[in-house]
Amino acid sequence: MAKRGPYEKGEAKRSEILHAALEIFAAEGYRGTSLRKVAAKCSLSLPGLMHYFDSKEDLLTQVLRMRDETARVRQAERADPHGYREIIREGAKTPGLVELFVSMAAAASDPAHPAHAHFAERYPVLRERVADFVRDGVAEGRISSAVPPERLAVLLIAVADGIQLQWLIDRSTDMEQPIEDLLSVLDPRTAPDGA
Amino acid sequence: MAKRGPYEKGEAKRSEILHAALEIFAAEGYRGTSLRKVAAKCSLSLPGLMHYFDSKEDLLTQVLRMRDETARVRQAERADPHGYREIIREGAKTPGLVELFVSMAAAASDPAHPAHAHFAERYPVLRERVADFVRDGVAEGRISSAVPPERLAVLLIAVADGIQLQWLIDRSTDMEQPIEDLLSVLDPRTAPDGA
DNA sequence: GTCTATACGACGATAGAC
DNA sequence: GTCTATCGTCGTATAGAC
Repeated sequence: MAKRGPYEKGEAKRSEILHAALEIFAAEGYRGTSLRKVAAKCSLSLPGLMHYFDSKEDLLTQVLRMRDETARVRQAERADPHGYREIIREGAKTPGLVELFVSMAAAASDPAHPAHAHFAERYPVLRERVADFVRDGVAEGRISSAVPPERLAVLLIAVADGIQLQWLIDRSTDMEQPIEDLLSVLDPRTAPDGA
Repeated sequence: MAKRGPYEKGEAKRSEILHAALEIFAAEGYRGTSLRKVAAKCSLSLPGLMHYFDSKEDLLTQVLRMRDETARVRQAERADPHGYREIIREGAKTPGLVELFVSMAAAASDPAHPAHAHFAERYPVLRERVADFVRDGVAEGRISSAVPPERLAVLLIAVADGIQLQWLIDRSTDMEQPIEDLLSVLDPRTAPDGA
């Protein structure tokens, strides 16, 4: 809707708030970041900020949603339709944001949490994208068909999420090596040493 | 340390607090559980509880440590020296505790967090245990040696941690299937369909 | 619709009496 | 070792100016 009108300014401010929140959480982590800090960064009072969001959890959920969206767009621009490796790299790099993602996923285990819906729809979509990647790999002979693509997708996503936990504790952890190891093990062309 | 004396009661109370905290977090989740609730369950005031712990994060860290310890003992009793599958199952079942584990791992990304040291020493130990399991598997021909055991260990732990995130959102997720799939793919005896 | 001011209840934490 | 009392900060709720 390219509708001009009274909503224009509000949407701009809402976007400014989301970007400011993202920046602060990236810099200072999930813990110890208050809404008052975010409000101050936007030259706003706390209630002024809350005018745009239902709650702190709602704001955080939208920050996560925005991150996912920009990552998705960037990926589409590269004409990398189901580059599984890119899906992995997208989340990484910034400890504060990985911490945000993991913390939100934990909190979203409560079905009443605003982020629950986000994750509940994100995982099936992600699974389907990765399953497509797997199907392509199978067709090209890069990936074994011993396990159904849907189940391999669950496995690949688990590796991507899980390695982030290890990386959060030890930043020297190589987040791409396990992925490459798994893909290499899945590759039928890699002659397995038959016992 | 069979020393009798003034510490006896204190240690008992400390243990009671840890068990009470574990129970409450298991039942009500990580969010929305306050120290005052834990204190009440122990017939104690908040400061009375804080006498035993430096901070909330310190208490939570010790809860996690206790869980790890009991799981380790239970495993040793079974003479299941490096049962990798048991390591996986140990964490599961209770959403509140999985949520606690994931939340703590995220918070522990800060080196100043009391749980950081716990995870920082836990992961290498876990990695070594799983690597032993892998080495046994390689010796028995159950696991391919295409990837070094140390790297397979990282991969296996990532799967175990990562699948928990998916399970937190969708409880119908099978947490053992991806593990079995991975082990099956790693098995050289499973004839790969050569393209 | 956008925003400020003010206030509320609950939290984790601490000081000091007993 | 345990208490009462209190502190500062958090997220949230409401009233009302523009």
